[in-house]
Amino acid sequence: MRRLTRDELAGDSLDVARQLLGTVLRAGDVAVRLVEVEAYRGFDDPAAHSYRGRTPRNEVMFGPAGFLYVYFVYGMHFCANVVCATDGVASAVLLRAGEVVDGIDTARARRPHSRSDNELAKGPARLTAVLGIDRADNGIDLTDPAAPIGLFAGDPVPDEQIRTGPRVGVAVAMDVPWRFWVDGSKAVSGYRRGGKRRTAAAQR
DNA sequence: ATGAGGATCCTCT
DNA sequence: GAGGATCCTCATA
Repeated sequence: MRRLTRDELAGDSLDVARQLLGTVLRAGDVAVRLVEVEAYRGFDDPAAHSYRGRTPRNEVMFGPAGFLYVYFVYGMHFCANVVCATDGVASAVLLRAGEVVDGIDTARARRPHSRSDNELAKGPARLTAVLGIDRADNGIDLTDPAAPIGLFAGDPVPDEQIRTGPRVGVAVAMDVPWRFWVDGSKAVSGYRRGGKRRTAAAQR
């Protein structure tokens, strides 16, 4: 298997998101085929962590493409992104779900509550749990052959199998279809709208 | 120094 | 479908 190059991961997050479907993320003996991702783009996307400028947490998003951006949410979960824009413009793709294609025993051991193998990496925090990704992995260069985590080329997903829709769990910019998934995969997570900031119009 | 609010998951009903 | 777990991050003061 071949690692993706920085050139392949650099560009508009919408394009990179599509291209990431079908690729394989490996950490140690566990590998996951990505089937669901979301694009977050820099300064003009109110749902992106980078929207309000550079902070210690989102610093990796402002660096070069091909790096892993890991953040902590809800007091107990980690989510992983691939940085995809070049210096100065912060954009990233959230890795939302995948199918475990290697290291199934380790994956099951890390997700004891999973009722089926389809659920092992069905959701962004489940995906990081299966791969053993946490805060310590923030800022890893996925394109470095020596890096402990890598992103590898897989069988390309045909366009007609790619579906799009609004992003999960965000309460702003709900009109843009920046979530991409592989139609028919049982590892794709369900849609859920964001919980806060509901306007009076949206409630009725 | 403080407080509000999460790019979620799990366990009920 | 609702609620709790749990603590970091950032904005305000």
